[in-house]
Amino acid sequence: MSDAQAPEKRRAPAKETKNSKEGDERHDAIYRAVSDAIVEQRLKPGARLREDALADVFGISRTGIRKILQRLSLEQLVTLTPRRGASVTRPTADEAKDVFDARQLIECGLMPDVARRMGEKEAAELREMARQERQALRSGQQSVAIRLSADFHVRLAQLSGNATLAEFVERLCSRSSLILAVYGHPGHLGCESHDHDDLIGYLEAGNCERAKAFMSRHLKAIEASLSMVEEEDNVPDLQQIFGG
Amino acid sequence: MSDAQAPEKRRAPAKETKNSKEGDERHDAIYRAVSDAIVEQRLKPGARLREDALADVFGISRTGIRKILQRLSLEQLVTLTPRRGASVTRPTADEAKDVFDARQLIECGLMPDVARRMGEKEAAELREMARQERQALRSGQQSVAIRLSADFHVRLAQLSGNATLAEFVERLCSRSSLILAVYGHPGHLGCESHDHDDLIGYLEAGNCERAKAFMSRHLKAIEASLSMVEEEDNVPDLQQIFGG
DNA sequence: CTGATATTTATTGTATACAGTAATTCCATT
DNA sequence: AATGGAATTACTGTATACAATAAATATCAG
Repeated sequence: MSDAQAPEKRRAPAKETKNSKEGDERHDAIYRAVSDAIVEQRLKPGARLREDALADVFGISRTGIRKILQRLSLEQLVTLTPRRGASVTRPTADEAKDVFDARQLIECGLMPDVARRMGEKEAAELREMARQERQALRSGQQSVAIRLSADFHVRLAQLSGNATLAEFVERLCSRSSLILAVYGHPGHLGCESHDHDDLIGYLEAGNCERAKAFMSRHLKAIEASLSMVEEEDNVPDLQQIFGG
Repeated sequence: MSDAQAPEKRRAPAKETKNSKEGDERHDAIYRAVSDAIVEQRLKPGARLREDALADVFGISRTGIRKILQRLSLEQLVTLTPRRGASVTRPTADEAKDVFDARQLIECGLMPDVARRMGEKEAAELREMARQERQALRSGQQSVAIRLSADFHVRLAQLSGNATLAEFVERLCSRSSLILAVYGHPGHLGCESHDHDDLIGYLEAGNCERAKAFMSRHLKAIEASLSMVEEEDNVPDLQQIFGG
């Protein structure tokens, strides 16, 4: 099936790089397209990402694709194996633990700053995001819901005013989506439906200690909902199986 | 003056890529060479990094150089301006504040885990690092001392066992070196000579609350030692200078 | 001699060609 | 028939050539 089909060639648009887009925007759009596909689990962990195939799909050369893959690799969304190419990262159980521990530390630690800067406008924006998330969940669009949930956490972190920490949270949330994709139960989404609304309430009231504790429980709940069974199909370890 | 000199050409080694190194290692070595040069302030903030020049120096083509520059850019050690090329990042005052706030949150939050995993071997290793740092400081090698200090903080974070957070700390420490390069006083290094030794003592004793508080003061002291005068040479604002 | 415009130069952005390596397939031999 | 080996194939790694754009310099009018 399907890698290098596309008999109708439309290599033309590559010519008018200057005309159509500034080129940078195009790259960014492609980056986001791939990143979103990974986070929304349309590209599943372990899926190979061949450079030629991606280059064909997006109508740019492998050069640009490689740049994007390298970036995704540094963000640990794809794994770049030396001469084997790129594939969607399959997080290990250890990595999952690290990610959620990191989220505990950073996201909870950010709550005081967030509470301090939370105004009416910010609260309204967050509530709207929470509403969309609930709706996606209700209509069975789990992938979309996961993404919206991640967006919520990231937006929250951005409200702290610390761009550096917000970026860290962004990366942690992307990876969390991957972790959910691998270890989460199909039916059961990480975040409970009304958790985010409750959190907004505490933050708006300036009750940052309460918000902190709630965020902590919230993240613990997500982590606890995972079933951490390591895929051990690699290297069956015949010695142990047959009693060496 | 003087970027593209180097009349004596030794382009030979580029041929034997397969023979000499696995290629990946070579790239990593070059990455580290550039990164170190930035952190040690041999490449000063604002310095332009021309692709051709770097390619000549390291004997690889621009392709590899671009990959390395992109990585450094994602780590915010170099700034990649669309058609102007790469230059060593000059952190703003805001960024500096974000970085030190982030270090407060993460490094202090890591102290309990570090204390728990601190054994004799680990303490000895850290003491050795602290010793080297003190020695570099005494012999006037400020750049080296800055790097060793950053290494110390990173190693400490790694001892927490959380690779993700350790990586964050690594990035924060690199950026801190840049910040010190821009805003630090020439004679006065960030870390006091014996701070790190004291910290090891608290950690070895398992006194994690004390270690946390000490780390917090330590980081505050570094930040306080900076003179946060924004370089405002860009857009001199003649109106204000000459009284409009 | 000053200022604006044109030309040249320097440098990055992108694609493509070629080389090298791992995986697959096919064939021969036991 | 199963295994070992050789040839083919598929894919990534790297360099280089070419295009496009911004900076620098020169030229000319006033």
